[in-house]
Amino acid sequence: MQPTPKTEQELLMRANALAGMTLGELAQIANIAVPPDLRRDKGWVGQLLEWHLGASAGSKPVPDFTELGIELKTIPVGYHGKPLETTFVCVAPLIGLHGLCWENSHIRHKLARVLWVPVEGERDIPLADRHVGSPLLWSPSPEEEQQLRQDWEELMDMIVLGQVEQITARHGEVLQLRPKAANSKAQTEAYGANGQPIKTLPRGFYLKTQFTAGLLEKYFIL
DNA sequence: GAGTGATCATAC
DNA sequence: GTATGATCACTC
Repeated sequence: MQPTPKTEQELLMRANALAGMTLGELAQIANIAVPPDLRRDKGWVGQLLEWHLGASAGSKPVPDFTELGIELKTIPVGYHGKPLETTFVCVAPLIGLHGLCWENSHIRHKLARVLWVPVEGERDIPLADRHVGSPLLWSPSPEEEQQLRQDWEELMDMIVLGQVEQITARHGEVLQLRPKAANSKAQTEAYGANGQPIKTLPRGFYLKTQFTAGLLEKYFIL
């Protein structure tokens, strides 16, 4: 593991130095084996970048760069720089929502400051040959935060009203709610239609590709 | 082909 | 089960 960057500038310089390199090169430096594909190693790319940038949090529920309050997210992009996948942000709280508002929600804090690192994700590029792109240190603009907040409030309203199971990934313009579990048999507690507790699949918030594509386009001066 | 719902690994 | 890291893969 590389030393933890002490300033935002140091982190950014470190991330910039990785741009243009391949995952194979980075894995060799870190002395990590490159898996044949990501089918059984979905978090591999993210963890490789965490190693190189000196992320300190490990598996703890705090930002990757705790001291800087910055979250690291890798994002798979295609040949045109467009995101190939939605981006998982955090699990959605399904109970104990009394008094919860956007300002003190987990997701807002997660997205307050994010270092996005695009990585080639086309499946026909061998993992070791995929290139890392230029990093983007981002905070939501007032417009972006408003979009996120609006979707969040709609989804949370449904959860409070016991309509979790009626929510699909089609709800929300930029933020969606989808299963986040080991498999479809996982259970967690939530509110039922009459306020009684029910068991349901754990859900997570995901940023839609349209939204992340907008970020990369808007803030990336290529 | 895109998008939604399902899934994988690992630590605690 | 929950937290971390996400992509897979089936259906439309």
